[in-house]
Amino acid sequence: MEKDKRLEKNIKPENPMSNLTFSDQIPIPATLAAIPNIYDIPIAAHPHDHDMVKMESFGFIDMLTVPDYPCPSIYEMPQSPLPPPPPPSNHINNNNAPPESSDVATTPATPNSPSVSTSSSDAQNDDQQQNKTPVEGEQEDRDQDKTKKHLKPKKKNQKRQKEPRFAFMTKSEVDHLDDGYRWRKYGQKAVKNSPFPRSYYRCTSPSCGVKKRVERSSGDPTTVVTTYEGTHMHPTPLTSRGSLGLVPESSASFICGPSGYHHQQPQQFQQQQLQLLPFFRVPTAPASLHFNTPSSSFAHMIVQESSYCPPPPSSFVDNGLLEDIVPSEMLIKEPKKE
DNA sequence: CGGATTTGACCGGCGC
DNA sequence: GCGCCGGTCAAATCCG
Repeated sequence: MEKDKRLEKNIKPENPMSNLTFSDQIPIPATLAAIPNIYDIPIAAHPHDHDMVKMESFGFIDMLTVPDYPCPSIYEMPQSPLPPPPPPSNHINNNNAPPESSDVATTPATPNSPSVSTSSSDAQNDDQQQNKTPVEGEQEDRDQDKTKKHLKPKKKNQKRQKEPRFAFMTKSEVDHLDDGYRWRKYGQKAVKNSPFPRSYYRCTSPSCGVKKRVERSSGDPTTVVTTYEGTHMHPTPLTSRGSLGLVPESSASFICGPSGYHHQQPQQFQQQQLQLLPFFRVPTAPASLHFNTPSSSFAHMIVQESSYCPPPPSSFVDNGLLEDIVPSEMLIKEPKKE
């Protein structure tokens, strides 16, 4: 019965788009630079996700790429209690938002936010609680109710506090994008109104409760929606050397997300047939930037509005400038047209 | 053999 | 109260 349906969820949606190419899906105007908001990914792409449905009101970084590249976009979840956006030096001035994004910029914040928790501190508390559970909590739980299959110590009368969430959309044939952290899949569910299942991952780092959900957009099968929940409080396991330099021969990626800046090894991209291009917080918006990459000529990046980015891992000096993470030679700044 | 994934079951929130 | 649905658990299974 229902189980039959459940079985369907395990059909992996990897092939549906095998014969699709990026350029097939979204024609890229010749003059990217002149168009500040090309990839206005419809909110309706995520009808099943309450959080994402309200995406219209938050800032996002939308990166455009040449047809060879995927198009990653990052969205700040509207409810995300975003830790007070580090007002640092580089806080973006919304006044600079282009007219095209006015709807985005002016939409009032959702009033739901009060129910939200709050900030990274809460997130951390949550994390800590979760951190405790794997070892101690679970033990106790099992002791308490071994008869039942499982019973989480869910706090009653206490809504589960939502952690800061970030979602970004990526054009990719691969569902699970490697972001430098190690994830363990702990569930997969069919999503209503979507032929594609949603996968649930948890960071495998011992004291990290960060989770992420990965699903394909039902509207656009070529788009993978990755939603991060929580904040990594540890360095990426894959950055043993702590090197932040970009690999010249191919593109390493930096992702500005809930977990800060990440970078990953080029090989991983090749495996994934995906090349995420660097995107970051940029001190002023909007800005148009070109990146020189060896395998392709450039990618186009547009920052429409500020997007919260937690402080990068330790060894990182961030002045909020692109140059902080990208060798200056990789950047070709384009003169603003406005 | 250990870690990762799969998958059916369970739980809680929410709308009706 | 009931059913739907998202999220999670954990045993079974897979895989390197």
